[in-house]
Amino acid sequence: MEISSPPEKILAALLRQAITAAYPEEAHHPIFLERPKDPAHGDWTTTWAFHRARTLKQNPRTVAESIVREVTPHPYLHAIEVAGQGFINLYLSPLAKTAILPHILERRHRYGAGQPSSEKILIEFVSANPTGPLHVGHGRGAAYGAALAQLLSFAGHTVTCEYYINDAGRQIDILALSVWLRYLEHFLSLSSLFPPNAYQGDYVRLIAAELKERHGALFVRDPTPHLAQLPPAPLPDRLDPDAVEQREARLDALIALAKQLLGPDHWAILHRLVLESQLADLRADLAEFGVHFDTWFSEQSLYDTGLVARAIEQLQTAGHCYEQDGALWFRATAFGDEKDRVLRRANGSFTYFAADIAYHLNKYERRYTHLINIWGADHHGYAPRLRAALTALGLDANRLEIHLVQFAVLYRGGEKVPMSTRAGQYITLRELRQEVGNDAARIFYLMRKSDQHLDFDLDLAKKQSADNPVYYLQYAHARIASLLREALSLVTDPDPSQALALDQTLAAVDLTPLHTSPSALTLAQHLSLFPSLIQTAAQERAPHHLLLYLKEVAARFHAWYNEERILVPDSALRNARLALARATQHVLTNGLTILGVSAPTRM
RNA sequence: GCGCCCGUAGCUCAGUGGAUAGAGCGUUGGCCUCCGAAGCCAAAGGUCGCAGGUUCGAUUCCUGCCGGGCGCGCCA
Repeated sequence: MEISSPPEKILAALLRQAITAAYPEEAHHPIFLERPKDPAHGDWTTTWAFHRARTLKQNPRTVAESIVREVTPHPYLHAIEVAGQGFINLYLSPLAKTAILPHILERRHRYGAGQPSSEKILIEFVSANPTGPLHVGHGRGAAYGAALAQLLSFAGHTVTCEYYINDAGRQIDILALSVWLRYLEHFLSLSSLFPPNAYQGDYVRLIAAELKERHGALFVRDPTPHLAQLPPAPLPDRLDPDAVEQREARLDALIALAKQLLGPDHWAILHRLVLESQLADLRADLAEFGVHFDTWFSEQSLYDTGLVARAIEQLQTAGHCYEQDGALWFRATAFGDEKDRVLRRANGSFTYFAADIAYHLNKYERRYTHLINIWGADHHGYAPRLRAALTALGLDANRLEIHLVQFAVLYRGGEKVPMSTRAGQYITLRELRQEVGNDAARIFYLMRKSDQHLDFDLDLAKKQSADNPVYYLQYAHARIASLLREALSLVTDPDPSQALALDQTLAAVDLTPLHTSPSALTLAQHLSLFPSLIQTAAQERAPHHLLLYLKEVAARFHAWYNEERILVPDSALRNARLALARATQHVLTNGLTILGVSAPTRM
């Protein structure tokens, strides 16, 4: 049977006919079928009678009864009834509930996939500064973005994943300086020079060591004679704004000194080496986590190609800018932002915001139908100004979706794990993956709505037991794999051709033996919801809906499995049950694959 | 101060303009001579933060209040 006519569509058509017969003037009023919470209220229900009762000047119950009287019999419709104040409850026949199984066994890894759509979507996510390892906050963005990309792609859209590399700003200069100073420590005595607001993490020392190994003393210059020119360092215990400002000024002066001592060429080499080292680490980390990007977009390239200057000119030409205190401002307030924003500082350099406008202008020029940005919650105040700038450029800001991913708070032993990006005191994504494994990390990140705070219980994620939701899903999959090995008398999993042959055989099996088993029918019916679930989850950008659905599928499978033995001697019964088990396995595999979680055949 | 997120079972959280509000953990009690017990079945546990409003119907939508979390740069 074709998926274009799932059982609920047939029910809707039957209702349509009945309504046309009972109330010809209502023939075109839409019918919505819902899944009742309580299975005692049917497989599908409609509240149509409530909505039209007033117009029809009849009470809902009467309306519902008039419709039900006109419904014609159909092999998919087991029963129809009026309930409560005017609900129309419909019950599917066992035939309707099992009809999906051959379809699943034919479609296999494509079951649930949507028709190809004309939507071209760009998803930008993670985009963390390449100035240090990814931490657990980035991990959530990575897990969410990757799952969303898979979901949208499976739903039928064309998806591109992009990472925006912030390689142009001061932060990379600070990292380069930090590495250089650690590198110098191998050659000179500079014990008190390393600034408190430079990058403190151990990875900085590692890059420095690597630099020494590959390039020897190439970058050694002694800054000691020049230190007197630098702004003084405030005492460490001073945390007032003046002291903070002084430290920043000193840091900038140190960067300038480094550039001066090394000369433009050597500074550029150092800068590039540091950046490449960090990027290589980011790529490796993400790849190990199963997160892949199609394009890596460099912020610096926006300057190199003159796009930043062009974008700002465009804004100026359109009359949305003004100069004040030597800086160039964008009149963001004219587009709903709470204050105007600087595009070019008094010192002549462009702000990050200016580059970001250029970047998004470029995204629009690449002609996507939807742009999805996944940002950390700390970027929250930033969305209005970006939208304002895009609108000012005459672009449709509605095509840009910004999803803010809230932070994850780690718990260990019931205690919050302290996180501070200062002084390199944070748990990295790599450490998390090593501690709990990729699958558990993925599932825990995706369990909650992305815009909601997440408590990540490290102890629970590591537990190999019932309370860990990771194993619940994987266990169902492995159980089925084990059944299939047993059924085929194999020691190993069936190879692809054996698996295909199995699916073809099972797709042709007579399913009537399942008709008398409520738990089998419930499971089969649940499997039939997968394609529409994919569409709504994709539309709502909500991979966690898929995760909840899969848990439901697993629960129904486990319940059925405990109730009925699958590998029974009666071959007709056994094959029908195997068809259901195998179809369940396909749904689990397809769903877990989208979420980036492995589907093990043994555990 | 302004903005965003949240308030549902002891805990962590789903959920929906509809009928008796769900899951996992925790508690209690059952189920393996038989396909994987990392599983299943059952019991107990609720003023859906409070107060108004819209609606035939509100835990869901709107407004106000109370409580919690986060963010607000000529940083990136």
